[in-house]
Amino acid sequence: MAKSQGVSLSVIKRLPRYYRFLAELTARGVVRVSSRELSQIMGLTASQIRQDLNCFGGFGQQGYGYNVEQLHEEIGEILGVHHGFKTILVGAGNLGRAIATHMNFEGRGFQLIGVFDNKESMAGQLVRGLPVHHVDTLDEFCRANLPVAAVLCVPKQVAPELADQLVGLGVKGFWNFSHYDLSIRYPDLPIENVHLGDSLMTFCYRVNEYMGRSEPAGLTGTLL
Amino acid sequence: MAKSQGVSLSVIKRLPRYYRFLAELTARGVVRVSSRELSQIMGLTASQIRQDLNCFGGFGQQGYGYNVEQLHEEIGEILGVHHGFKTILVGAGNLGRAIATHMNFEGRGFQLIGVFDNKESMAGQLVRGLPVHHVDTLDEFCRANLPVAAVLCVPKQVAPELADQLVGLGVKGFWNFSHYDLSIRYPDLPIENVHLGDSLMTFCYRVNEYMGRSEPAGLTGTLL
DNA sequence: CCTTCCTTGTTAAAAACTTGACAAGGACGC
DNA sequence: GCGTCCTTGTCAAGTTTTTAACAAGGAAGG
Repeated sequence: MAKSQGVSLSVIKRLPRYYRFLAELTARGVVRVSSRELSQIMGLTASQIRQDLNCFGGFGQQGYGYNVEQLHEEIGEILGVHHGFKTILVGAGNLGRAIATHMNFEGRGFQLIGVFDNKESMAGQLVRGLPVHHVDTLDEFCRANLPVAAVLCVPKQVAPELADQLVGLGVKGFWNFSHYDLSIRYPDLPIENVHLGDSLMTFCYRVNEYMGRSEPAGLTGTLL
Repeated sequence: MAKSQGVSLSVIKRLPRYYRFLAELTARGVVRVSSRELSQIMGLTASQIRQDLNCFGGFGQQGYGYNVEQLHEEIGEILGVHHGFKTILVGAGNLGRAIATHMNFEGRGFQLIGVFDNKESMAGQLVRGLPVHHVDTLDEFCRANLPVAAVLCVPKQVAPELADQLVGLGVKGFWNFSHYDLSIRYPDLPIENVHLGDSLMTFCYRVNEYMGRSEPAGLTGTLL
């Protein structure tokens, strides 16, 4: 059943969303769900759901549908939420601290073991119970603790050589919030870019498009 | 020129990235660039670049390529970076504050005019020079200032009714960081979801795959 | 002015992704 | 046990997106 090799990225990117909705259904005590029901809840086609799930094996039963809790577990397994990959975060500015504090690493396959910054003033501050280390101690720390992944919340200029350093220290992948496009330097490593600025600009385009379509037609006089 | 009608979302999502690279080239004083050169820098095919740009009109010249600065301007225009859409941010927790502080709204088509939170203790604190208002004053504020878009950094449970309220107040689009899937409730509004948790899980899958440990859906333990 | 080189815009082919259709088979009520 | 209903897994068709190919036309240099 594990045909997990060669599953397209489009499918992979939908898995976390399935995982979320199934968690919610589980929490609501729903025991079974059909692809049709799920499609209505999630705003997809039933066909797509069946096809997606079938990439990893037949989790459903004809005439019944899918067992919600079991499917949730299966997808968690596929995503690897139990792995607890050791991870460090570099860059404890606003964004870095927010992510360290806010993000549930444990429930998503990671374990945050260290936070680093290049500002002396940061050193020793606690972020999510972890002391912020100076970036000069990175080598030492990594040799001792062997992190697998790194979260980059650093300025663009710093990113490339920092990434080089980390790759040299055995880091295998980056969750990259910096504005530097790491994937070009490391085409083969798993790199997940989060370009919030790009997202905002795409949003701008779409708002603009939407306003252009609706503004001439109907004025928003209903506000008051 | 502006055949901007019916340009696919895939293309739109690549535009901010072009914009970034062109800004960098401009800053470096590069005057002209060919699709082939750009393709090497960005890790795309030259064909795709030409096809993408051509959705909006012919900005290039045969035998020459594209004028970097002009192309940068054009793409900025297409994205609408000058619009300065009035925007509010709701939810001044860690993430909300980080975004308010960190994000260059002005350079990306928006203007942050208000920050809101439901905690009394937050009220009055300054975020990016803006005082945090209590969410009870949202109606009043929106009627007076007519924001076009809203950034949602609130918990899942709060999102749906907050969105309803804001749509009622004339908000036309959401930059949504909450874990609630707004797009199902408002299929027609421009909504840009940023699901950091989903991104992290996708990253987990890929790290896992890269490490070669991917033997997931093998066991089918019945969990009931 | 002419020749050679280069690059675009565009068209066609290929690949990837999504949707529709349906046979096979279990669930459920009687 | 039997028949009907329902739902999956899968195949095929349809659609979108990406890549390749090339004619037309400007640039550069003599």
